[in-house]
Amino acid sequence: MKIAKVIVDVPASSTNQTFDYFVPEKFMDMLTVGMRVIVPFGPRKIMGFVVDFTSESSFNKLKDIIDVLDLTPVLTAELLELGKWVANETLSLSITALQAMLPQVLKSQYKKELVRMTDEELPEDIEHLFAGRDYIPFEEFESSSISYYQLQKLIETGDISIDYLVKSRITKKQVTMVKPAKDIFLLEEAVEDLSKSAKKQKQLLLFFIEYVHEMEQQVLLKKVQTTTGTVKALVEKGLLETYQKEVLRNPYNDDDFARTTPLELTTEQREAIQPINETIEANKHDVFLIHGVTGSGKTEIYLQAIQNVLNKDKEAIVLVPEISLTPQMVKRFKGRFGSNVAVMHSALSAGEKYDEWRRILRKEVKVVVGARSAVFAPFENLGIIIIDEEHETTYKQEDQPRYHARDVAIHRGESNHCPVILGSATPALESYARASKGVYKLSTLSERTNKKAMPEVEIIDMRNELHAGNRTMFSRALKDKIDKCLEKGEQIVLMLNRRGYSTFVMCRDCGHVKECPHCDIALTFHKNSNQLKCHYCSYEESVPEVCPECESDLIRYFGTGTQKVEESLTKLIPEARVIRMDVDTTRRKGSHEKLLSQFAEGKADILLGTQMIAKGLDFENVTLVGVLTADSMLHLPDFRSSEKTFQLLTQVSGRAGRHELPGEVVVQTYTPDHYSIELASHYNFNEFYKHEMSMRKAFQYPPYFYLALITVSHENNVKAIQSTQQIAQLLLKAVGGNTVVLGPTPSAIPRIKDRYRYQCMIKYRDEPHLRKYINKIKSVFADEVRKNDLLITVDMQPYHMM
DNA sequence: AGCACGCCGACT
DNA sequence: GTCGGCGTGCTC
Repeated sequence: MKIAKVIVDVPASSTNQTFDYFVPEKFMDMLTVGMRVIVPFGPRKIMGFVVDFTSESSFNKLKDIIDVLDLTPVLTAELLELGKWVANETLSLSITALQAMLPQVLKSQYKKELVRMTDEELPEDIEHLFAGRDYIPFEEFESSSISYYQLQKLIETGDISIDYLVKSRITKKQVTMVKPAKDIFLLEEAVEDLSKSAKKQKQLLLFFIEYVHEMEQQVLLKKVQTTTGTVKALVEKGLLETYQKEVLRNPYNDDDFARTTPLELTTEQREAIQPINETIEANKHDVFLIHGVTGSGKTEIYLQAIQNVLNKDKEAIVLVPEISLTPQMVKRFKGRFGSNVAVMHSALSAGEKYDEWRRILRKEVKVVVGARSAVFAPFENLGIIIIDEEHETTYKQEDQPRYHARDVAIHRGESNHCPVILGSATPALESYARASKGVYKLSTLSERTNKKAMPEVEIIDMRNELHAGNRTMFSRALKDKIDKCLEKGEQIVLMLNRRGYSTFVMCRDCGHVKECPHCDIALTFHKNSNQLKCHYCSYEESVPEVCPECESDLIRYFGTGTQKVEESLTKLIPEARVIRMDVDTTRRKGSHEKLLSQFAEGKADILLGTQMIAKGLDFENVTLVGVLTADSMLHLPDFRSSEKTFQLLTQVSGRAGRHELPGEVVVQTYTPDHYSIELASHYNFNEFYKHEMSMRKAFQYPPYFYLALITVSHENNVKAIQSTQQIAQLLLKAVGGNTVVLGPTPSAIPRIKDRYRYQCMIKYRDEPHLRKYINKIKSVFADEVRKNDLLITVDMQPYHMM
């Protein structure tokens, strides 16, 4: 008897195991590991993944698999193993890990329906509810005034039953095709029989006789310059027929990309690519860190390494931080590899993502360029994984499973015996430390391919500006340089390095800030609806007329910052044309690209924005980059804030003078002596690395120590503290003497949705059983989690201390 | 998770 | 007798 082991779609710790099911005769030959199935689970029907087969089970009341959802497995054997690894590594549920590797549309939706089982008259209110239908959505019953008790009775008598449905979200794009319904010679006869006025019909028939067997209707209509009416007429005469055919959506028109050929490599580039090529050739796994200054030609190395992988008939994954920001990146890969490239990023619709994913599954492409989750691309013959801008924190997923794409990539590299390339101008400390120890192979590209020096960086001490009576956000030096730039007709990028992306409302008299009544966080002002909203719960209220504290009517909106800067900028330099880029102006889909292309076309002189403008942009005419507030990130309670500041300043400086024109950078700050600002201005990564490493060592932070963060939340403040306290104590008992257990500490946002949040931080160097300990503790609290609404989340190697 | 089942208290 | 509201155990 064939039995399937199934991971069921029930995200709970008590169901985090396989369940056994009989495989019915009809599926016996076709069902394989990695397919999705529908199985009975209690009274319900749910989706599950087949992960294994067996011939016997310790459970003696097995049920049959109801249905199989896939004809080819959606998860390869390697991905199933990877899922196990991710679940274990991130302490998340197996089902969550498996779902994370697939496009969203493959997630099942569940529906409940009431089915009428009898033709006989039902009680009046029930008849009213069904209103002549045979089945109704369960929600309709719930919103009616009919009692559960009454329903229960009707189910007992068998007059009504409940049906549990598993629904798919998949939508497939279809096009109408047209083809002849008869043999060609019959069509030729028909042409003769057409009335003389039917010119277009004749033309259409001749088109099929002379050129094609079938054609997409829309294309056909354009070619023959006619309308659907003509086609319809011929279909009615029985000469043509139409049918539906599924097509994959293609978010990019591959013809739009001019093909490129490999560039001549510099000596440095050749030295960097050689060991990579050797590893590819030897089918070996190794991790390479390419530390290359902006403009040093890292991408060309990626492209040529991929070409070598393709020559061996293998596949490549390229991860980029947020691809919607870098259409240039897509262009470079599509330009080199054409339609052999799938693109996966957040700006695609769910359907587009699904189709790109299927291109990979069907082996129609060999290269995927994508954001974080593309690391799970279902290739079966992987030859290389590349992570560009490897220091970017977006590679860490912030909800479960909380994996880091870099770790997943390296794990896949190991199991596929292929190299993993990490590239960055400002490598993460963790990566550089490993490279220094020889765990990763380090290559350094210190020269830009165009031999141009990095732009000169001038640091402006804003305290002096204030003393000199300049109260604006623009130093005199920056203002001067902007003016000069404008005179020469060159462009400027201004960055406001600020985390506070949201607008809040403050009373000018008493300083009162309107906060969410359920969360300890300021409400966000939404201009279009004139409402205050909470980003953590769904709370919403209208903007008060007067301050609720002091009744003053001097209520003010504090903009994104960029808004304010834009205002003062236009006051200061009225003739400058400014494009503002922040959360407000880029909210709509595609607005990002639109603003950037406007800037590229020279429709504005100044591009003003937040961090989002620091990365990957490449404009010929930009010669001045200004950082308005370099230190605003430094004071955040985050041990990585210096590293992030250094990275950001280095990145944004690279935006100036990338081409013929020389560039300049102005960095305004209140802390000009801070090492991350000082060293970024000299592009001195090595010195920064040394300094930051000594800080990390002193304060016991990564890369010297690993971190694990446990967040506990509960409605009751005391309960939350006590539970965190208990967890900390249990941990302390289990771990070794060199491990530090901190907490309970209130979380950065101490209350969300009326739940109090406390944290316990673990710093460790060598704790091989830590995951086991944490799992043990979680199982101790499992009862409380379920019965008492206690919530425990664990983040291994956290990036945000939320 | 989400369901059934059982116990309790309220209401009429 | 009729109802909803929890707490609890279970799902191959």
